[in-house]
Amino acid sequence: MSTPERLIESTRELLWERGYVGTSPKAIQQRAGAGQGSMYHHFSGKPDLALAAIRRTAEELRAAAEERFAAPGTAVERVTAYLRREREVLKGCPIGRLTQDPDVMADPVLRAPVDETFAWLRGRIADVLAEGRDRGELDAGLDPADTASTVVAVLQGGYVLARAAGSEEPFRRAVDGVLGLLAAHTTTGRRTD
Amino acid sequence: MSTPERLIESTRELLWERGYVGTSPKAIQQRAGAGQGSMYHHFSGKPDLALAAIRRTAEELRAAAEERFAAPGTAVERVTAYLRREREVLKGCPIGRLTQDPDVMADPVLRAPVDETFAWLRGRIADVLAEGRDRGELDAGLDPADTASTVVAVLQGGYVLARAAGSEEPFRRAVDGVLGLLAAHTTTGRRTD
DNA sequence: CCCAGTGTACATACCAGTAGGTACAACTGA
DNA sequence: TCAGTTGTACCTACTGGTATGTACACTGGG
Repeated sequence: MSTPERLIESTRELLWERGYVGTSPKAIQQRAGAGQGSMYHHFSGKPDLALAAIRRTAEELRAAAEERFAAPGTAVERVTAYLRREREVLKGCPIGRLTQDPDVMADPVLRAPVDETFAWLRGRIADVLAEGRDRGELDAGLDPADTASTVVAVLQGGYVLARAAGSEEPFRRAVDGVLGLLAAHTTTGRRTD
Repeated sequence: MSTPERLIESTRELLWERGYVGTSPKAIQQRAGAGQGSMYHHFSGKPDLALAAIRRTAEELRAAAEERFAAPGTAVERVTAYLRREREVLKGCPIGRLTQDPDVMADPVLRAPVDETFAWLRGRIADVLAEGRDRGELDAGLDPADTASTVVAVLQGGYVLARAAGSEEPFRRAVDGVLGLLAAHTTTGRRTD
């Protein structure tokens, strides 16, 4: 792997583990096995490097999500597959955690990919739900946009609960809970299973 | 206000705004209008001060929540009142944000109040929902513990979405979404309003 | 040669805390 | 009663380390 590549990957890991304010250029260099001069040669500074790292992480997240949404199946099946896909729950969401970083949120350039990722995600899930509703799989009274926001929020909040508890259990429960609620809105009616 | 009091309040504000790693003793002192010696006289260091601040914040959060849960009304009404209560949405949850702070999560003493707060919250909401189910207000097939986790997750995730978007809208939508889903589980059946 | 890529030295500020000292009030014992 | 002691609250100065870069010298491949 090239030096810029190693620097970006190290930054991605550190942003995930420690956030932006908790990540120093020195720590990035050490993890990447690169010298200081090398880092400042390839990137103008910490924000520049962080931007590259954030963009790449956002891109990966989007691709992984789209994989589930584009799969065959009913709307609820696809949303379920997305919610239940394998995740490093205790590490949290690498994009969501950035919303707690004051320096990221204060910089419009760094913040943009975070904003765009969640906007896309909410919109994409809303589309899936609207499609399910139009196909007659889902209750017509259900608001796709609101429900999509709920689904994404359950995910992000599930990470918070799991980290607080030091266990994946609350995450699983939150996901099961919202899927249970959603089941009652399918046109097959309430489930008792 | 006494000096220790001012120090605790400043720490609470800074933990909320910038997190633990983003908050320096110096910043705390300046905001509190206290000198360095003064701070180290009253508190053994940054973790000690943070503990006092976190405990107080957790206590307040719990009291504010209990106020809604103990109010009269159906289970759904009380959960709705809790979810819709006035909040500083864009600032996020002062307790939830701590789960993204590596130094807080790494210290069992600092982490304990965070863990306990969410454990209590999930349990308390589960109790309210179980009560509603026993009273016949809610569908018997609904799992109170799972649904309670979902409710708390929607809240925490709603903050994340709102901060990412720079707008309260996604938070409101997520709350409306989960309440809409919950409505279908009331014994009056599905709503079409 | 030349220049992208890398290494080392230096610069300035901040972090988190320790050391040591001042002001003052309360308490002691002769 | 009153000099002396103790304890509380607070302050400034100092310390070793880190944060975030600049400046510049060097090296090897085209």
